[in-house]
Amino acid sequence: MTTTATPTASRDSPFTVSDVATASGVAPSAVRFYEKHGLVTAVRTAGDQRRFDDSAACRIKVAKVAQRVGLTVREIADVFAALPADPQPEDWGRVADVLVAEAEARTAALRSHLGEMRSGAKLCDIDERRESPAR
Amino acid sequence: MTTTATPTASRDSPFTVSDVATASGVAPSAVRFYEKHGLVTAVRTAGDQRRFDDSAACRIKVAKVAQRVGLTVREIADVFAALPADPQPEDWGRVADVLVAEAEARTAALRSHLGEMRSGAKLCDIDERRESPAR
DNA sequence: CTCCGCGTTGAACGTATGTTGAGGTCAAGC
DNA sequence: GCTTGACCTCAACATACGTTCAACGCGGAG
Repeated sequence: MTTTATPTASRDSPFTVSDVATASGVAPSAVRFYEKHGLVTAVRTAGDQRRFDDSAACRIKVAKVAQRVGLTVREIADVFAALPADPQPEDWGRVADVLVAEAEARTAALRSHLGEMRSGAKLCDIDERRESPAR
Repeated sequence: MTTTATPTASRDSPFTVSDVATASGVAPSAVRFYEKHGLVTAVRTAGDQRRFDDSAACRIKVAKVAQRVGLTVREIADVFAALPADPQPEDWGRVADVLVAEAEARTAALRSHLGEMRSGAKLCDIDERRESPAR
């Protein structure tokens, strides 16, 4: 079993920065940025180049959609932290549940706040009207 | 009816920056920032001070919740542009519909994207695997 | 009249999210 | 061996969203 050192950076993670960038529809600079912030992880080749596995493009695509509902890169990375290496559909399912739940919670807050306004116009006014009685 | 020059900055808009800030729960600097970006409008007193009407705090409260679902200040201001002066509950209702619709559209996009992933694991992989056969 | 407090402006700073460019390395082809 | 292109790092810049600070004005209490 000591046959070779199992070159991790070649068998498991064949994708370069630009591979991932193309596949996920973002710029290479963004891929590096996301790696720096823990949204995706990479191993390094002997020449110090990043190599990503195929879940990287997936993470980034999801992140872009999640950002649209108000999640920060940090928050998304935290959710992704629950993902194992080589995530299966059910792993993605759990992540999906968390992200959608968060999005719906925020939408519910919006709806609730707006609902108050619809029912009572005064709910949004500034209470304290210390308008002088002089005219 | 030409009794006085109807001093707009006193009768319609009695609230100062700090009034609005307190009522809406943001810092005075934020209120000025929002005015600069068209989220709220103000008239000026003779001494060049801002005076807001009572819808200002309302707009800001709504904006803060709308930001949580990923809307930018610009986008929110655009939606608010449909509001008349002294908005009635039904005016707020229309704004609410637009904002909630946008939030739900974004959540739907998230859900849809994640749903694809749950059903087929390969949907998110990088198609082109040009792994050289040489080991 | 002076001082206090609130208002004004503009610039600088700070975080989040990236992009761009300079300067250097590495592997492949002629 | 030299060029070419993709990669590396690090720093500067850019935009959105604010906060903080310095310098100044104005209006009422003593």
